[in-house]
Formats: sequence, structure tokens, C-alpha cells
Amino acid sequence: MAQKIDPLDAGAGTPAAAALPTVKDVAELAGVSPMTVSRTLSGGKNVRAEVQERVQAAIATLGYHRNENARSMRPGHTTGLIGVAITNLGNPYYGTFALGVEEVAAEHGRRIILGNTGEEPARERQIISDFVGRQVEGLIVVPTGGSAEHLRAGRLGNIPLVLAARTVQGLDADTVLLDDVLGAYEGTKRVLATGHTRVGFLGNLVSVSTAQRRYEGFVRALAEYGIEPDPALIKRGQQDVAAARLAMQSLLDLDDPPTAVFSANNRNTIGALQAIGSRRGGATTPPTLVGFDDVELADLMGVPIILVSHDPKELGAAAARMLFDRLENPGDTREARLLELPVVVGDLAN
Amino acid sequence: MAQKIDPLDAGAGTPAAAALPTVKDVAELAGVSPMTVSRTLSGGKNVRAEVQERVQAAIATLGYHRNENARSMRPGHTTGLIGVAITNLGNPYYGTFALGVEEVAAEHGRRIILGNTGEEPARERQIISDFVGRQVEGLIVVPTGGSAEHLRAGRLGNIPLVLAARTVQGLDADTVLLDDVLGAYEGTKRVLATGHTRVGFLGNLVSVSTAQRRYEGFVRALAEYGIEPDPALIKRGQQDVAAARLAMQSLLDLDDPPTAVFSANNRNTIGALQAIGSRRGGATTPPTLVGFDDVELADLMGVPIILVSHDPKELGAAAARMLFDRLENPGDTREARLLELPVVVGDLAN
DNA sequence: CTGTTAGCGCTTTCAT
DNA sequence: ATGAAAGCGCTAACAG
Repeated sequence: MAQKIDPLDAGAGTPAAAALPTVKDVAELAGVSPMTVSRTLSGGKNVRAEVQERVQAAIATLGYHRNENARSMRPGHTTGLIGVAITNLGNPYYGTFALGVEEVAAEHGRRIILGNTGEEPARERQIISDFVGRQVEGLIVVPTGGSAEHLRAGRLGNIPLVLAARTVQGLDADTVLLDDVLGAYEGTKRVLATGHTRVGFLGNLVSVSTAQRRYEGFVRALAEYGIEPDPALIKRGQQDVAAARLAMQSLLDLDDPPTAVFSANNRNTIGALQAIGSRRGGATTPPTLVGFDDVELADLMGVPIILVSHDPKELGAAAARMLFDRLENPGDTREARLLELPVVVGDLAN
Repeated sequence: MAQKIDPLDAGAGTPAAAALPTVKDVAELAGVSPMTVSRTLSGGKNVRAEVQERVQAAIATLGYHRNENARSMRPGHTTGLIGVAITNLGNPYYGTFALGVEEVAAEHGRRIILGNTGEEPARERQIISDFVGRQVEGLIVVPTGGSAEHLRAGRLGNIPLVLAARTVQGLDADTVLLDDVLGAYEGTKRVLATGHTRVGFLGNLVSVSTAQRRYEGFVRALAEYGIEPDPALIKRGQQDVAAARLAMQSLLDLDDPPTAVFSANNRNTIGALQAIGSRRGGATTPPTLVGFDDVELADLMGVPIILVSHDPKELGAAAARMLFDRLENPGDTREARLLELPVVVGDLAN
């Protein structure tokens, strides 16, 4: 029962299952005091070898694991948990990102706890709050782009926070981004240089900072060639592959379709490729694509494409490193840092 | 310092950072007792509205979050955590799998804690042990295929366990699998029915149960057509895309290459597609592929391909449901269950 | 309506 | 080398 308010608020507080054995149980079985068990567990200093064996035997028979939660409650101890909130675990991009965080965290003896926000600010709030309640040592968040209130240092109990991939309006926090503007700019210029003048744009949610930044780079490149962005060729707000595909289809259906299209992330690139692929065999040549993010197999599809790529795992690792840098320099009061990782503009394939 | 033995064993037990505010701090600031704060936090029953406001104000100014770890220590409470151990977060397959688990877990008010085993049994052992120490309520594991000792119910303190995607030799646990044998069998038969007689095989680590099962289905289909598996066409043990690509290349380089190739998972399918793509334009027609697992864009590559597909998210969700079924029926002593999810053999594309 | 007491599992400190 | 006491943050159960 409890409060039926919010399933995610439930978290702790649900009916118990089976009582796990405790130090006390082990101690009893081994015929010693809990302290001796504890000492054995933490290296065995000041415990007779013979006694240690008895304790180990008891541990084995009971299947005892020491309760890290209780342990981390003692003064001077921490949970060893890093909270990671990402927007879409189903996107291989973020899976790989999380992997980068996980690997660096493991190097530092920490575990990650993962929450999927699904691009919903409300879920993000709950998840972050839950993480703090679970005493995470640090937070790595790919923000949904909603409000920033719940991410303020004060609200977080001063737990170190690193934003990854995206910024949040009006929030002064450590951040790792890609060089979105430059990547979009360079990629777009690549096609403009080969003579294209009608270049379309496929983008994700405008409220997301990457969408802004990549659009900015796109427009900047056009401007350099004296081209005004044509509203008819600009499709923004596609969050998933299906929407991207439809958007691309509508571009292809224009009387005067673009000869090149910039897509601002991997979801849009895949949708675009699907749209193109579904009308393969038509008389018209497909537009040249410029896609931000890497896409497995995209270069083998026979569609002319330039990828602006980077390794999301590296992004995750960089965010984690920035976090541990804070964690390992507690008293420091350096101001928030911003790191922009370079991207690579690939060659034209096909 | 502590035991330098294993970085992952560190987990809890590291030097503290900043002292988070506690109920006591809030109580003091609000001029009430900790109990009043606690009551306010859990719905406010039996607390004057006016007092509640004072408490809420104190909570806000201090940035207080209640300590869920301490909370879950009280008798009758649990952590609301489900431990999920997967083999490769970088593979979109497992990212999506984790998403399926996460969604069902969220529905049940639980959070997931994620560990990446990287196919290493040793890491799997550490991760599972850590999970148990953190008092997870349940475990969902994609086993690496190593030994099963550490997964025995006794060792786990009787925490419910569900194996997903793969089985473990000699371990009697709840398991959710795909219908690997039938899928591989049906897929292979599809190409045999169109006249192919030289069918290659690309597989992952033989120690992994899916590799066995899919190979079994493959061989069974061949047998039905009176064909002996030809060792020269069988390449097993490729764990990643790069290795799969090389294996496929060596098949293509044969004097008498296979006219069709079955690939046992998405890593192998992608590697195969890369190998084929890299020699696009050659005189020879590419072999027909039959690939187990879905692969984004694979059907648009112009290579004849049949996919044996399924939704990994559904696999994750099914595993989670099986777990919660156990959690919600504590006393039950039903024996271990095995669920085999159906797969869909797609049509030939291209 | 509000406060006090006690104890969840663990380990630091102080005996012995 | 071992144990007893105390307290980390929280909240049932019991006063009042």
C-alpha cells in the first residue's frame, strides 16, 4: 500500500522478502563476536588464523554478503555509487555512452546506477532525487532540456554533477559537450563546397541544446555561401527513427527536393536512410547526406553520405573523468568547466 | 588504502565527501523533533499543516533528501533495487535489453543498478557479489557462460535470479531465452529451400549457450536437406564486429565460397555486411545472408538478407516480469521456469 | 498532534 | 587477540 502517489517514489519502502544473514548470524555460527567477523572481513588483522577459518566457513555456509548499505552509513564511508541519468537507453548511442562511464567508474572502484529519463523532465527530476537519496557520490546527467531547478548544486546537497552531451539553460555546472557547432559547420561546408545549394535539415527536439548548436553550425556554413536557410527544407523536432523517416519522406516529396540533407543526430540519419532506401530504384538520384553521429553500416548503403562522427564511449569516459576529478579534489572551488570534444568529419562514402 | 586487492571490491568504504543534511538537521531548523520531519516526509499524517510548512521550508533551504539507504535498513523495508548484469552495454542489443528491464522495473517502483561484465566471468562474479551486498531485491543476469558456482541460490542469499538470453550449464534457475534453435532452423531452411547447398556459418563464442543453440538449429536444417556441415565454411568464436568481418572475408576468399551464410548474432551480421560491402562492385554476386537478431538498416543495404528478429526490449521486459512474479509470491516454491520467446523469420530483402 | 525510545547492520573506539 | 558499547539516519511502537 503506502503512498500510491508515484511508482518511482516507492523505491525503498516495500515489503521485505527473505532476511539475509548478518554479521551476527555469522558470529553466532562461528562462535565469536560480530567484531571478529567484521575484522576477518576487512583483512583479518588481529584475528587468529584458525578463527578466521571458522568465520570463513560460517560465511560460506550461510551465503553471507556484507551489507554495503549499512556499511556506507558509518561516518567517513560512501556508497561507491555514481548515478547516471540518460535520455534513451534504447539508442545505441547512449548505451555506449553509459559503457564509457561504467568503465571509468570501475577503474575508480565505483558502480553506476542507471536511470532512463525518456526525454521527460518529470522523470528526470524523480530519478535525480532518487539518486541523491541513495547517496550517490556523483551524478552524470544527459539533461532532457527542461527546467534546471532540480539540478542546482544546493538542491543536490552539493553532490558533484557533470552534464554530458547537452547543456541546460542557466545552469552553471561542469559539462562535457561535443564540438557541435564546428562539426555541423564543417560537415555542411563539405557539401556546399561540391556545389549543392539546396540543403535540407533534419533535427531533433528544438529544446535540446545539441539541436540548437548543430543548427547553428548548419546555418553558419550556409551563410558563408550566401545561402538563406529555406524553411521548406528545415524539419526539426523528430525524436525517433519513425518521425525522422516521415520528415525525410516529405522532403523527398517536394517538387524541388533538396540535393543534400544535413541530419542532426543518428536517429534522423537512420530515418533518412530508410526513406531513401524505400524508394530505391526510382529515377531520381538520392540526395547527399551529412549526418551527425556515427551510424553502423551507413557508409555501406550506396547512398552518398558524410558522417560527422565521434565515439560516445569517449564522451561518457570524459564526463566520468571530469566527475572523478571533482571527487578527488574535495575542497576545490574551481568554477564550472566546459569541455568540448572534437568530432571527425569523415569522407564522402558512395 | 584498505585492501588494494580489487578495485571493484572497494565499492563502499571510500573517504567521505560532504556531509548531507539529515532529518536531525531539518528538525532542528524547523524547531521540531526528527519524528515530525519523518511523518511530514511520509504523507504528513498527524502533523499540523502549519508545522508541515515549516518542515518543508527547512527541507528546501537545506536541500535535504531522505537517506534511502538508512531507510531501507529498517525492518520490513527493501532497497527497491534490481541488479542487472549484462555482457556488453556497447552492443545496442543489450542497451535495449536493459531498457526493457528498466521500464518494467519502473512500473514496479524499482530502480536498476547496472553492471557490465564484458564477457568476463571474473567480473561477473564481482558484480553479482557487489549487487547482493547492496541488498538488491532481485537479479537479472545475462551470464558470461563461465562457471555457475557464484549463481547458486545459496550463494545469493536466496535473492531471486533470472537468467536472460543464455543458460548456464548445471544451474537450475528461472530463465528467459529466445527460441534460438527454431529460429536458426527456420532461417537456414529458408535459404536451403531456394536451392543453396553451400551455406557458411558465422558464430560467437562457443561457450555461450546461444552459440550452441543457434548452431544446432543450423545443423538440423542442413540435415533435413541431407547436407553435412562443411568445416571449411564454419567460422565460430567471433565476439565483435572486427573479428566477424575478418571471418566473413576469409569465407569470401575461398576458391569455392558459400552462396549463403548464416550469422548467429548481430555482431556477426554487421561484420559480414562490412566484408561484403568492402568488395561491392566485384564481378561475383554476394552470398545471401541469414542473420539472427535485428540489425538497423541491414535490409536496405542491397545485399540479399533474411533476418531472424525479435525485440531485445521484450526479452528484458519478460525477464523482469518473471523476476517480479517471484518477488510478489515470496513463499512460493515452484521450480525454476523456462520461457522461450518466439522469433520472427523475416522475408528476403533485396 | 508530538516526542522518546529503540534498533535495523555495521565498524570505530575503547576496554580487557 | 577479542569483546562491549556507541552511533551512522531512519522510523515503528509506544508514551503523552
